[in-house]
Amino acid sequence: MPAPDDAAEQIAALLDGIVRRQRRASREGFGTSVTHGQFRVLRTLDNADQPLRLSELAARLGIVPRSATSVVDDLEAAGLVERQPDPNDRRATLVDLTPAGRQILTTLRKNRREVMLTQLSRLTNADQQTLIHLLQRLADG
Amino acid sequence: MPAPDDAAEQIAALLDGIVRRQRRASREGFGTSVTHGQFRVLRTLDNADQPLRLSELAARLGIVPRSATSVVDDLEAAGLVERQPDPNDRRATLVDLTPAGRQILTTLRKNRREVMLTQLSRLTNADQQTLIHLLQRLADG
DNA sequence: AGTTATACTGAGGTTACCTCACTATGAGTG
DNA sequence: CACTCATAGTGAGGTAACCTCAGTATAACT
Repeated sequence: MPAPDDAAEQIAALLDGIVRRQRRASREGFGTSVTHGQFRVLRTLDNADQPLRLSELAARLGIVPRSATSVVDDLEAAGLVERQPDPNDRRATLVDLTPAGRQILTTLRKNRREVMLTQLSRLTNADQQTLIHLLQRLADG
Repeated sequence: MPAPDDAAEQIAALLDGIVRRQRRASREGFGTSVTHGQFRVLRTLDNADQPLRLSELAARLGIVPRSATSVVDDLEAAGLVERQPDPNDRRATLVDLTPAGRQILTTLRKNRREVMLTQLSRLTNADQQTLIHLLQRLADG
């Protein structure tokens, strides 16, 4: 018979709270007006080191292609990414970072890091590594 | 000079991904049609062991009172919580679980636990405790 | 040549929040 | 006691980050 608030629920609640606070902090904390969803796209494109198809981008983000379309629309309007036709498949669109996108990403990463710093400073480097390790095992689902 | 994807960013991304997947899983996984936000209210009320003012409820959830109003509206319409006037302050409203609310919360907790189980089973009990400990330190901000 | 699958997008919906402005009530002050 | 000021909740309206469903264009297979 499980307690009303057992390990699973505790972990879930903690994760939830931390993520909630982080989002709020990085929204208020500094405003390049790039949203969290947009940041995720920029980061994914940067990590890919090459233009990605919209559908591939969506897959990496864990969202449906239609949702990626909208985020890319906004980023393109802001001049942070570019759409190009895929030369190998005329149905497909390749999405790539613009120099402006790359630049803003650097700023965003710095801000994000600063936002986390207060929280993270409570943990030693070793603890941070442990946490990463544990979270990775959780995430590998 | 920090790496493009250092500890802070790694942790942020991991947390984000885990929470995202959990939400999706518990949305699709089983449908009592109670949303995540509603679940948070039910859980908070249950943990309080007494009726809470709407503003107090909002404070515990980390949202503004106006947002709590809406969630409570929906829960009340579903018969899972009840509003009662505060006898000590005619401005205030007390929110309490109904028996139906209490019952559904039990089900929800079970589902949620099951959703987490696959992920969580990758960690030993000791690891789970470590994780809780680390997350708590992160959360105490 | 015809069916079937894939890539993207228009239209429209949901959840979980937010702010701003308003009403009702309580609390403190001269 | 009348006045000001703070607090409790809510109506109206908005945003971000998703979703589904249907449609068009292109590719791939038979």
